[in-house]
Amino acid sequence: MNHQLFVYNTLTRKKELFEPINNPFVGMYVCGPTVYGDPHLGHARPGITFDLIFRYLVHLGYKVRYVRNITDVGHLENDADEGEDKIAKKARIDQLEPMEVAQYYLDRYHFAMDKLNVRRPSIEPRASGHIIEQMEIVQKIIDAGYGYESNGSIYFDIAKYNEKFQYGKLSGRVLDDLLATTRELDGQEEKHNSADFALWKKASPEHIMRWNSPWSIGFPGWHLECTAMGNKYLGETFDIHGGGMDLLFPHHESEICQSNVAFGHEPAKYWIHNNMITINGQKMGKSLGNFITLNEFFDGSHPSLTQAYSPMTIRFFILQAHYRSTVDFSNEALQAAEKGMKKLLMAQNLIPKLKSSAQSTENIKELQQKLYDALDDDFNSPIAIAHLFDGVRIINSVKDGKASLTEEDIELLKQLFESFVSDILGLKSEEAASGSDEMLNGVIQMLIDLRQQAKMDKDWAKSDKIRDELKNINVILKDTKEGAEWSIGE
RNA sequence: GGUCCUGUAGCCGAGUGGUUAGGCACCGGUCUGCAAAACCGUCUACAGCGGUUCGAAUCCGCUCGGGACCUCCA
Repeated sequence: MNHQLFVYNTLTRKKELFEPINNPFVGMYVCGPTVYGDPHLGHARPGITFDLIFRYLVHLGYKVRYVRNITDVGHLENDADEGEDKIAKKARIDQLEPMEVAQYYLDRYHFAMDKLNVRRPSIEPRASGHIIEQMEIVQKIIDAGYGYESNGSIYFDIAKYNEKFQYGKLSGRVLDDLLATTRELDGQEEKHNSADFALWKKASPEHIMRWNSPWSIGFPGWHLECTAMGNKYLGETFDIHGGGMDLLFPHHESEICQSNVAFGHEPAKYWIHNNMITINGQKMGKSLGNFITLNEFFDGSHPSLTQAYSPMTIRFFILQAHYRSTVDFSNEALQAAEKGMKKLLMAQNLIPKLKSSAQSTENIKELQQKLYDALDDDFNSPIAIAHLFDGVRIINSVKDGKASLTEEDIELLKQLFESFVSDILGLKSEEAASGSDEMLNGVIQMLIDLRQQAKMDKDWAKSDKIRDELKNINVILKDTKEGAEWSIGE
């Protein structure tokens, strides 16, 4: 099949034909989590967005190296604990080693992402393991004349950069505007210019995470890790750089500055940014304190949740919106997603049971084309899902004998659902597969047989009792023309 | 204040200058001992006001509302 994949490039604000720099190899770098807190719904968005992109690129046959970093050092705080490293702060409070805290939350992040069926990246480098590489880039920037020292810290000279390069091209900022609107920050007096950002920060005495360097004992600046690790694992220019829209400025803008100066060109060809998840119309985030952790979704323990939502429900909910739109969380929306997803997965399970006919009344090839067209258009998962529901209607109609498919078409349909539902969208049935446990299967089949006998005797009280009792232990019976079917409920 | 995004039916959410998005909910029907599921059908839309156009929900302008970024944040 001939594909023309178009991706929206934040750099140009346009959808562009995707052409890897070194076809068929694709390098993708995505900004990963800062591991100092439990993963929340906001983390699920980029996790799932770039998982979809990763999976689709692999499906199309590209050899993808997907790098997603772990930030376990280096982000500065700007509240009461000025200049203090977040990991270090948490460590002091908890009386733990900083790396112990990072490991704890990294494990929890992995656990949540695994539940969401987010594939692990090819490489997951940690900032703390790449201090040397970051220092080398600082030195390069200093050597090139764009870094200056001030009281043991090194800053990037934006004004000088803007003479030769275009500062703000990714985020659409204009330097003069920025200078007029930048707020008062700690350490401002050390900078030549309020827009300058730190490349190396001298550690204050109580700062725990610190490394020796030619300039001072300290730690690398906020934006350096991605430049260092992207370069190390994907080369000086790679295909895709991704992350949340909130990272666009100043983080990604600064990465472009660093790469231009240190390597002579920009880091990435395509910049892809996912939008935010909102709750009651407001961004869900750590700093706003309105976030719900993923574990709270999974067990329904957060007060604003009316029930627990399975990881696959969360995944489907996120995929039902386009990645560049905000998506507003609500119980109603999640419940709708839950039902819709079950319908989709139930239909998929029916495909092998369909009976073929000599003629097809439905056009499966057209469905196939529509599915690829949807994802080729900037990974439009909501459109793809809408078309999959057309497939659901076809499957159910064929099962009811109201439509027919040839054996060939059934096979194609099966293959399409496997590719799109399972492999690309990454949706999978969460119920214990009915029939996988031989003993359970036998016991329930016996009950179904007993109920069938009761039904033949028109003993409705007994047959309903069996159905109700089974429902109480989460076994759902459905009567069909071929007899009763059973499945495990939620 | 600056930069940018956005406003679609009860809810969530696509999309497009002229033709059904889709899901959930609701209502009617078919099927069923009853359920459930499924299928068929119906019903609620494009914030407001102007403009461009043969034609705009889709393009432009203004007004009103919501949001993001400008500070660590996915």
